[in-house]
Amino acid sequence: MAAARPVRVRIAPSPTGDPHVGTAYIALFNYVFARKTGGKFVLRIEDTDQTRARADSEGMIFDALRWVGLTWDEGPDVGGPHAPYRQSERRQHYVDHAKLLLESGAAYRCFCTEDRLAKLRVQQQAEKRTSGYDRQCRGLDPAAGRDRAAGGEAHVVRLKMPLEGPITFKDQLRGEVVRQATEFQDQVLLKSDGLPTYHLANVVDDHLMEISHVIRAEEWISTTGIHVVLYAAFGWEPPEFIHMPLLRNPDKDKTKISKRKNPVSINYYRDSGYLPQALLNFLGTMGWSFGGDREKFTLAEMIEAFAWERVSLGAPVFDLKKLTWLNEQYIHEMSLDELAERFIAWRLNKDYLVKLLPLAQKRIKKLDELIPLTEYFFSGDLDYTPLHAEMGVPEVTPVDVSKALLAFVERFEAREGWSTEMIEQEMTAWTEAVGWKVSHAKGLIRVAVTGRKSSPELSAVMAALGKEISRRRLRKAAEYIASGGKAKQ
RNA sequence: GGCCCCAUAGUCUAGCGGUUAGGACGUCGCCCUCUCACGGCGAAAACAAGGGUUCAAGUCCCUUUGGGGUCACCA
Repeated sequence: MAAARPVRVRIAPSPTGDPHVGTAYIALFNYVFARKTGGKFVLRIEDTDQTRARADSEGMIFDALRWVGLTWDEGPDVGGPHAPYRQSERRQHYVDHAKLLLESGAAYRCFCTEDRLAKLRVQQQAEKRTSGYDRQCRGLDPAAGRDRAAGGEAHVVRLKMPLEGPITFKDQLRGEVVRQATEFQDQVLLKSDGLPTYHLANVVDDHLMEISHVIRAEEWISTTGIHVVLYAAFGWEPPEFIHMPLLRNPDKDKTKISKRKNPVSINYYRDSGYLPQALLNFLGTMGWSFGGDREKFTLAEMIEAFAWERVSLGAPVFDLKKLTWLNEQYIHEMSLDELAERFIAWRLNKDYLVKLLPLAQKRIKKLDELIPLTEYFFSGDLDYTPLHAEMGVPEVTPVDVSKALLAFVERFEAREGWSTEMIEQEMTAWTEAVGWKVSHAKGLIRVAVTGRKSSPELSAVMAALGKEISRRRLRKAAEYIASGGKAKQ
């Protein structure tokens, strides 16, 4: 390890969907470490996968991170000495660096088609051999490769991993991690579309942006070997590696936290009434402890008390109950004025009312009728018990009803945005797909989303309610139905 | 399955060789009280197992078991 460099850390989210709590979690530790050490906290957008990138995602990530209060010193929207901070705008860096590796012989061009790779995989699986690229192009004459590439032949650039020997790196929290070179593939560095893979972009950017400590989730530990080989190939000094434990799903399923099973979007927490300071505090107790018996602390206090020694490595379960309790503590101690401001920022504001009013205006005779009529617009999870009788479809088993509801939710996973039109489209398609009477199909969704037998036009209600709340209620209803009415509310 | 990481109550954790194994969420009980909350008090609940090392092991080592991660032209 070299002499201490100025601390520079980064959070590098991929704009592929909703802002993830895992992003906030890792951002928190990066942020706290930067503040603790007087270093810089950088936000970098890793949008090198054009097939998965979603246009609305980046802005949501900015908003969500700002909402919890983790602000960055350098980033795509605020600029900085190492701009641009969006990988799609740094393409030339990756191409240049890939070329460097090609020239030094640390990488090679691979002309294997996806087709051949797929067949190879099938064959390897059949023979129960370890899978992976067979390095067919590794032995190709570099000059010939250059010519073929110049001739326009599609190819990728692969890293020449060592063939044998140990590959080790030091994780600040775990010590030396040792793996064998034979366990690695010749990882693709530059894709055939000319964009880099995570490994190349990450290493190049971290170096160019002078990142001193890579603080990321544990899922990256198994690919860090590739990164250290890359650093060595470039002749660069690698940063310190610190892998934080992974947040996990509650209940029997203890896999890493995922949106199919739990609300994972920061927007969900915001929309369902959690306070940013409570969420941040809660995240701070995941894998880290303040010391003593302290569990409630502010960001500033966490920075003050922060030390890596206080990180525990067991992957924590993200349990809403404790988050809710913390949130309660913050609400109770808040000044009335502050609390009022919170409510206003949350839903008691003109923006939100303007969304509801079109749905309510023609249904009320006096102002006093609004709140009772639109009560479900100000709720989080609903209680389905009184509606039990309404939550079935004739001739269909509860399990199938539940599955159908889940299938409806799934329709939105791949789609960008959230609008009345889009919801209407999916609902129509779904209604046809399930083949139930429209009144049954939509009735089911109505009860799930509003907790009532009657409501304004569903797609408009869902649009106003927001994606996260709508999604969660549909899932909860599915859960309720599948459990035969016994699911805890 | 190979490899890697991890292991104190249902959950989050304290513990860094000698503790009646501490705190918190949740659960249950009692008290407060016009109700409901809040609050207060209390209870049940953990060192995964087996071997070592040591005068002494939740703490150090090994094995087993369990959980997780990862094995892409995704990050």
